[in-house]
Amino acid sequence: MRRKVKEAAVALDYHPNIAAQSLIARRSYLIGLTYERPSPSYVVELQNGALSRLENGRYRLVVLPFNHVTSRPEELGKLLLRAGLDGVLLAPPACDQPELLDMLERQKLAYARITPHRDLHRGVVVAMDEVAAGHSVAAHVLALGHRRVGIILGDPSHAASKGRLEGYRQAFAEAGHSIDPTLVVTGDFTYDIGYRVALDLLRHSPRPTAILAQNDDMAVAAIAAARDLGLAVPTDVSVAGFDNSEVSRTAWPQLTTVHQPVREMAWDAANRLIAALDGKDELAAPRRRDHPHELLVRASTAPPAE
Amino acid sequence: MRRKVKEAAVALDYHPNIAAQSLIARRSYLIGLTYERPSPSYVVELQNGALSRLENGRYRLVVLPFNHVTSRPEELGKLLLRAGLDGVLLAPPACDQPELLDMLERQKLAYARITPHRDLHRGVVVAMDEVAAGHSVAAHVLALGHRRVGIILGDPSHAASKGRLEGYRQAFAEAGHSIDPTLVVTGDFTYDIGYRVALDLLRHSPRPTAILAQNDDMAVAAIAAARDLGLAVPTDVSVAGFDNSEVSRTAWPQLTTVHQPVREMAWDAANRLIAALDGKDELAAPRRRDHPHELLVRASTAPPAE
DNA sequence: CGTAAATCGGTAAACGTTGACATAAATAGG
DNA sequence: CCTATTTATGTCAACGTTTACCGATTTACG
Repeated sequence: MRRKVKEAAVALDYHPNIAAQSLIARRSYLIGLTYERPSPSYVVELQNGALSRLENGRYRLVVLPFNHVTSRPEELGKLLLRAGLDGVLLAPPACDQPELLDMLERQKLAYARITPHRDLHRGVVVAMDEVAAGHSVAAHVLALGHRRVGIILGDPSHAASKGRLEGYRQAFAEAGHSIDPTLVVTGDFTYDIGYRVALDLLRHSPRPTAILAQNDDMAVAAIAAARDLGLAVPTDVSVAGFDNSEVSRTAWPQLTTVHQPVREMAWDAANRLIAALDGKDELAAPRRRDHPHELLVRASTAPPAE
Repeated sequence: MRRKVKEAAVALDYHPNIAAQSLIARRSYLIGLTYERPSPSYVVELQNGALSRLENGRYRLVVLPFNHVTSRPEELGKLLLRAGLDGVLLAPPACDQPELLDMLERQKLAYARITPHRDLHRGVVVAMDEVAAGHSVAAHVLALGHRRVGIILGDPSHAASKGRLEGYRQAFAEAGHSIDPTLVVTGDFTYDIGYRVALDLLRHSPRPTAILAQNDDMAVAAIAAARDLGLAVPTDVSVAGFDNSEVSRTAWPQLTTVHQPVREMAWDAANRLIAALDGKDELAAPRRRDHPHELLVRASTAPPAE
């Protein structure tokens, strides 16, 4: 009986009109993904994680990159509200804009926050322990015997930068040392700026024997800067990154880094967003979930030469 | 009069219901983007190119990656038709599946093809001259004096691999030489496979003095393979890539490569797709457009040592 | 002041579904 | 065979817009 209908549907290749379905269901079955300043590998991981949850479901993923969120959060809010989404995945730094969260809540647009660093009680949160992750990579370098350690921070508008730095600080304190503030420079997570500040760091005298970069792109830049100064990695200087992005494996030498489970977090964020949308809110609990990081020791770190 | 209405709309912060608008306009204002096997940098370029055309317009971008298109083009067709799109941007190898194009035409789903290599008369086409691009990089290496040249092909299901190879062949012929078939190996555009086949190539005796890789990821893998064998680039072996993707600049030494205008092509494809959807078909003409490539000579190529 | 044009206010159909409901027909159980 | 239940068939309102249209009112212009 219903089989016949389905057969007829196939025969006429009838496809239900999605707009009409959306209209009556009061759902668009669209999930947004916002991010800023795309480090390609990060964006693709994020996207693939979310997509792996969405495939074989009704929901579709709309990508909405948006730059300079911190200076104009309301504009992003308008963009998101105009996009007719059912829910949105917020990557840093958008996930840390209270004004934006206010807007979304006022308009009842569901959201999930990926690695936020403030107001952790608000909305659905997936995170990793940035402090512990920072701690583990710094402890590794200290255990190798390094003392003069250069640090390349990420974009200050991303709160992850602070968390990771705090982790470094704790590791230094535990080892009975402290960070040399003259060896701390600020990047913005991009290769180009990373290269520039790494050069500054390596021209410092006495030269640092190790560099902790807050993402892999900047770590790779530091390796290039070292080579351009005639220094070998890890013989003359050790370099560690952060994220375990594709470049960390394709770099030479392969980067010691901390695996950031971006894919898994994006999957989880999408999963719980959908659970909330489909009214299975219980499944979304607990509101906050931490995903484990992992220190990956590869070829770019070694004991100092002297 | 209408000003008052707009003011009231703002005051009540009223946002028109997109589903209802779509229903009546018989438009979803959704553009799809399909691609396969995401080399992160390629995907991001593609996406950003399309997005840069879409922003400030009504259209939104839905990402629909799909693997193994060549073995199941109808499945991708179903996915696209079910997604409720107004139009779709087809990257390789989906853009070269006649069955898929047939389905889309039958269901009247507009499409634009990015760098297709067959049936170039069908639909909207944006392309580059792969043969000429392959020619230019091969000619460069030959002009440096290389004769034993290893070649790492891309995924055979991507027609670009053939076009680029044909360009190499022409350059060799013009120089009065020919490609040594024992020095041609097949990769799949990924780093890992690229690394493996590059090792094979470099263990060949006599060793090639230069390697032409059909994308940058594989070229970077070849550099890593060379270093792992104790060979310096470009002193012992020159390496050239293809695409001018981000890794080509962050690699060390920076890669000689051919700029593939992915961003521009994606912009153009989106532009002409929208022109067709909005009924400004005249603006979409000519149906086919070639974008210029550009040889970028950087640090990874030099004359052979001997 | 009178006519033509522009503006206003209101009603209604249409877009393609879904879901509720009512009625009619088929099937099952005792 | 009769009732109770399941299954089939059909009608209609609703979702939130847009577009067309009609009549009423205002404005512009000679």
